[in-house]
Amino acid sequence: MNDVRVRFCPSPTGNPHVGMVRTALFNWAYARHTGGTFVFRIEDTDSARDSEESYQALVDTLRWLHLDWDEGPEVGGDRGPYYQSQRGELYQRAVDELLARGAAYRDFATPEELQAERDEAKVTGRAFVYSRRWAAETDADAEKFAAEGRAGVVRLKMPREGELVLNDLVRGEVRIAWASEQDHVVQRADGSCLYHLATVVDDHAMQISHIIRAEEHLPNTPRQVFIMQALGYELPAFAHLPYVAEPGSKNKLSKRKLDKYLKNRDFAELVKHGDAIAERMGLAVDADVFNPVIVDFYEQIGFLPDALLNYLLLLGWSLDGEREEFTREEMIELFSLERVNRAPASFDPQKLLAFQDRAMQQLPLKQKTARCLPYLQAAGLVATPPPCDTGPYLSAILTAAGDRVKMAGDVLVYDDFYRADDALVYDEKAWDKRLVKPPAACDLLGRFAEQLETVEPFEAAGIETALKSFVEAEGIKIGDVIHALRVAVTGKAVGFGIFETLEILGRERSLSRIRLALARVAAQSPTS
RNA sequence: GGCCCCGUCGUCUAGCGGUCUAGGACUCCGGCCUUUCACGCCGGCAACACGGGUUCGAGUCCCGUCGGGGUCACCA
Repeated sequence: MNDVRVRFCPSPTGNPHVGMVRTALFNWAYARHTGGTFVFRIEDTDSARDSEESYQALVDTLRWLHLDWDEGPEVGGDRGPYYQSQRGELYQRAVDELLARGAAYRDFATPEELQAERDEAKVTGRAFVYSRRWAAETDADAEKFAAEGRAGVVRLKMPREGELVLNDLVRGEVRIAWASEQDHVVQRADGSCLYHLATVVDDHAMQISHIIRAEEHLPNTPRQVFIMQALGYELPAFAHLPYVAEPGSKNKLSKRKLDKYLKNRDFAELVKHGDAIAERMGLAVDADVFNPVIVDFYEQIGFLPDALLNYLLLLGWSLDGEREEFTREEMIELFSLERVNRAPASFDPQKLLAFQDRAMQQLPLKQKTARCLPYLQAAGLVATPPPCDTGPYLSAILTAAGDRVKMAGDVLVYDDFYRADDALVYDEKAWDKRLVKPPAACDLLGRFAEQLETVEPFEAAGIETALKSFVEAEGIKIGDVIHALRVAVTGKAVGFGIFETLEILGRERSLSRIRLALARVAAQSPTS
């Protein structure tokens, strides 16, 4: 390991968002690429908003994606604790130091008084600059204010002239006037400290060398640099990533705008697909989590983590504009901050799906089987633990289904292979179209079933040969019996190859299903 | 509104002054394959925001305009 140390430091206030994960990915890739250290830190400085569930969701998401961290919660490290809620003493010392050096002051303004100043600035059309009217210059002032029943906070005493020149690793030189910054609060009246202070103190204590974060943080970089300088810290390098935008627009992607995104056709289709899988599993859909903006959504419907990562990697980074597929190892080998784009990138559900599709096609059968099995179990189609012939049977289905199974949850559309013959669910439209309406359908089906009795071995190739000679002898088209056969045997209008379907089902079940279907049609139509 | 960032096909992007009649990918539209569906294959549509400079030459450099966005908390 060298001295490159980067960090991913979310606050546990909700379910991890794809943009957040993209930031984690870039940090992780940079750390692994440089042989540096990837630190995971929990910024839980706001007890009113932080939650244990959110923390757990963060850990679960990172684990699912295999974005492993070298230091942080659950793994420890030399510079812990990695929860800001446990680092209060460090922050207190920093606040004292800031105060002692005149870089911060105690302030006793009430929220109402502050708001009044803001309103006034707004009315007069000027930028708001706090008057520092309730700033306590001395201890005596502080006592006086306190005696009035005012609560004191600590504010940064920001410079009001000059500018900060920042050399951002992705955006180049950025200049921001110090005066455009406010006297931000760094410590609340109850002694707890705020993010800006905490993050700076921790980055220093944890010897972070590169701050790689989303560009939303660019505007508040000056106040952080101010703190670093006031405390005599060496400045880390900054790299502000473009944010991830909504599908088809440049607005920042938000998990709270699901209703709006649903108007986007591609987005709506993804959700619909997910809902269908959830329904087959009997999963109660929680709109907060079952949302394509939330990473957990992909885990639930059976995405491959590497496919999501590969897609996210290309949202703001490119190698050469030609190559788009990268394994985890290749991401590490090829990632660089120099190739990070400056403009925000819109999240495109279709393209994500294309990556998932491709990754699934390349997944070895054994792994594909292992990923799909839990879905069948969740849907109650396969027992837990699974019977011993489950693996080969599922693998046969998956082989026949080929690339039709685009995500693990898709395996549930082949539920008919797991149902008892007399418990098949028929697609009524297909039933009428292929079995009831064509006058000869049942007759043909019945007579082909007789042929099926003697096909030996009962395998796809032989069944196909039998059908072809049957069709030739009858002088009909192959479609005249295939469609009826499919509906009779699977209950569905669509599916993978019918010959493979019959082979997997086996002779007994195939014949049984055909007989059941024939009987059902007969029972349906009054004998003429 | 202040401050800041950004601006190549619908979307993700390549392009670091000439090889750009602008390349790749996803989507979309045709066609082929075919027992349905999916895959696959072939082909097609489609972009340098605008205006000034600089230069022999600008998508590429500079300025301006316009447009889009981020951020302005005792959230992170």
